[in-house]
Amino acid sequence: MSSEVRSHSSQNSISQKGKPVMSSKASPVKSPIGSPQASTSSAKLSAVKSPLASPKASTSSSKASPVKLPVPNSKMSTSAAGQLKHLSQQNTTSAIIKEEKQSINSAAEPHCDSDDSEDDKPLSARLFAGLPKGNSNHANKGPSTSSPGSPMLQKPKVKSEDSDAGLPKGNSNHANKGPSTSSPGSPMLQKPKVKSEDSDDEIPLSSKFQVKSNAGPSTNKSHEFNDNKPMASKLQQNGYTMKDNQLKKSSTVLNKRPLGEVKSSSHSSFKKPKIGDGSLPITGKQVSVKAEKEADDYDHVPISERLKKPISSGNKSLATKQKATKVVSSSFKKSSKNKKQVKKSMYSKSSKMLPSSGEGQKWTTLVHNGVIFPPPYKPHGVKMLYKGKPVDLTPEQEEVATMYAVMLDTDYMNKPTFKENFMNDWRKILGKNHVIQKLEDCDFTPIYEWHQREKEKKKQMSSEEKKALREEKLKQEEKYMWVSLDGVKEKVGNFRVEPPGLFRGRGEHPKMGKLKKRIRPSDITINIGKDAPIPECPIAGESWKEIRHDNTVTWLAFWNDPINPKEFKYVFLAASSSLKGQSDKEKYEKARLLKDYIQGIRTAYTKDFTNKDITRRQIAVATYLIDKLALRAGNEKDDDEADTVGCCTLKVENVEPVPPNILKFDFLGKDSIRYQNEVEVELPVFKAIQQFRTGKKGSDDLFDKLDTSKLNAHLKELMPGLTAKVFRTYNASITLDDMLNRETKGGDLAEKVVVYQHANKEVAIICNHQRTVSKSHSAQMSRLNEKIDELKGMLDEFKTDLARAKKGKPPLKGADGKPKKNLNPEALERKIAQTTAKIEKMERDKETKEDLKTVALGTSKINYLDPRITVAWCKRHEVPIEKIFNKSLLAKFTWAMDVEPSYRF
DNA sequence: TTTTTAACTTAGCATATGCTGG
DNA sequence: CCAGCATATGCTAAGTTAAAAA
Repeated sequence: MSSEVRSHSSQNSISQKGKPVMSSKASPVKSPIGSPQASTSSAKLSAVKSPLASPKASTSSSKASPVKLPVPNSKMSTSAAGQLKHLSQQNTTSAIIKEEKQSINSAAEPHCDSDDSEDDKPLSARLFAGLPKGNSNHANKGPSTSSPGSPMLQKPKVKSEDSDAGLPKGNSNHANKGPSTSSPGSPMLQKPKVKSEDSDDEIPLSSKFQVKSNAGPSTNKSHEFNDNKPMASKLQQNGYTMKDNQLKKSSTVLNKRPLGEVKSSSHSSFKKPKIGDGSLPITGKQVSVKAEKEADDYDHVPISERLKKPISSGNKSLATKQKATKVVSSSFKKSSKNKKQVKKSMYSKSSKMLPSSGEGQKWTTLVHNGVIFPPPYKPHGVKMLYKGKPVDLTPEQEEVATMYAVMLDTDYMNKPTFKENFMNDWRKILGKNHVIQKLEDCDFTPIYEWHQREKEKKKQMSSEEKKALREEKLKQEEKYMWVSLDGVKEKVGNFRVEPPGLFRGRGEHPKMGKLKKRIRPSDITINIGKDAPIPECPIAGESWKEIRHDNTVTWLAFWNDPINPKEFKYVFLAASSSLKGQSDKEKYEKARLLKDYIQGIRTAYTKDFTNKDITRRQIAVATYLIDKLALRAGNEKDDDEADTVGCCTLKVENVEPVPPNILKFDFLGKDSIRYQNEVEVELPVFKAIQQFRTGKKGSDDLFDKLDTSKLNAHLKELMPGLTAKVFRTYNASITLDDMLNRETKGGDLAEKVVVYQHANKEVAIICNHQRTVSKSHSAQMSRLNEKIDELKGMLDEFKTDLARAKKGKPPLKGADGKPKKNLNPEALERKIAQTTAKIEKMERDKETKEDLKTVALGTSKINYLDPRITVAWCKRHEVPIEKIFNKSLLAKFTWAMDVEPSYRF
């Protein structure tokens, strides 16, 4: 464990308030009120569907809908084969998945469907107690950020506070307690119901909140109102609300995507089962298909209903359902693949896979060519200076000096730890009695400048040369880029061994600056199929450390991390491989399963906020924070790692209770990214936190009776396979699904894309996905302002001229003193309209840019948002999928491309 | 139980690419 | 055609979680 706590304080001074701004800025936002999707969508949907039906793969899907998923047929050079594979694989995959789920379900038994309604009610009631509050939080904040509290801030900004201030709400605590139903003591929840419940929850919540939200007075954020509506929807459950929205930014970005080839193409395939079936123990495949659908439908329906409730009612649902039913598609593809635990199957066309296969087996045959090493060091002979004089260094010494020299213009030069670690390791290579003794007397600039010149040279090389170089490199690497897994060609992720360098740890990492030594074949263990030829060692005279034939793991090779020898660096398949795709899909299915249990889980932990057993109370509060704020589990860390925390490792000083019921969070999380947020919580939670803090130092663990394994063990009792991270996936995906369906109104393509980006941003904020502000940001902003001012000046001129023109007078001279063309009033009117529109667009772009300057949208898209939500939404709203997913994402998510338009998370 | 090991997912940053408007 | 950016990708650090070992 870490010992001290230094943490946060240091860093950024952030002002809290600042950030809110972003969101709020908003402007034009439109509240999502009205009916959600509405007409247009539905209409479209229908259209869409029909096409879908087509089976075959990719194309099918794509074409089908008007949407146009771009699926090209593929091309991908090499990949053709690959594509096929995918398809096949997918099928199998799906089947497998199904199986798994089923089993899972059985355990828990969540039922879905029908019951819902009733259940819901009860639940909701229960929830009230618990959930509601959560919502409330938002409310508070509401204004500003909204959501989840405004996690937004962090680093740089400030902000949040505002919102807080606003908060008055206390919210509902009411209930806290009691959920009627649930069983008293234990947390176990009973079964989960299905969707409907959600709705219920929501509703109630919303209502509650609404009140609050209003409260939020203050300034900021403006959009609160939105909350109301939304509330209804699920978000609330989470507690998040969202507010801002805003701007649509112009299409700009989006448009670009060319798309290109996607490899995906096909897929098709399967469908998976869903939870719903749960009950069925079955595993059969075909069956599963149906089951799946049904399940899906349910989900959808309910959801839609939910939505409706708040607002309108429901036709949509109908629409969706219908569609759902129809499409069946899928299936086909053949091939085989394997998979997972169960087995592998081999081919089989129909997919069938059997349950067989063995435990944990990940593949049957695996053929690959090993890894590629970085080229040996080439001495440049440029001499650095020591006490002003040139020094002769051996190639080995020069190599390390160069690693440092190259970093002269980075912030690491301001880190004493970096310098010390570097010097200690370099000294070992220099030898004890080397002339170079102190780093302060070293002058690396000659090497630095040499490096800069090299970079410049490369830049100048023109395209042809560059292309030639690139092709040569490709040629060298090609054999390492692919593997044959169960007979299918798959792409390898990182086949290049990491080159030597200086360790760049994030945050205040104790090991930053240490030399990461060169990895040699004798450091590497290769994993390959028993019957496959052992890859030839690419470095003459050397050999691999070890050869293994372990088909229960997916790595192709690994070596010990030179910085931390207890850890490993693995070579895995690329994200586009079916192996990764399958586990990705399973991840989302697990999160969807949580949907059926969430209500009960929330009820249970709410109840435990006041449990007499302190461990139970801590588990309850920790689970609440993970659910509501999307915190990470928080494993213990060693002293030789950066001092960061997650939920279970929060320190007393990281959470400050501000009466009556607000918690101020401030800590460094993964990657030393600061998490700063103020949240209104239910009174019992507030009191529990106060109590956990009493008698402890700031650096003591807030949850002293807890660790991640205890927490996960507990979660596992609530739902099969449930762990802390599932909540992040669940909350991210459910938020996207809800927002997309609530806020997509008609509008043109650009507007729809803006809706998506807005939802994406909300998720990024919830998950606290940040990015550093680009160096040129402020310059870019001022340039934008200048342009806007310039346009405004023009606008004024046009107005003046218009007034004069109407009186028959000629226009005034331009700023440059030259006379302008004498335009007629109509022309001037047009100019004015044009310029006004341009200004408005620029203002919107400016706001969006400022708003997103610290928000990273990509991380959630890659890791947390069920791609099927996006694909289905695109199909429903005729948005080309390439507007949302780039080439890599399309490849990574091939398994999701054939979802039915009616799919709901 | 607790600690350690192993395997895999999730993250931000640096760079390479590639649009776009002028 | 080019500058100025926004995006896409590569890279590898930093988490999570399950399971084995102590």
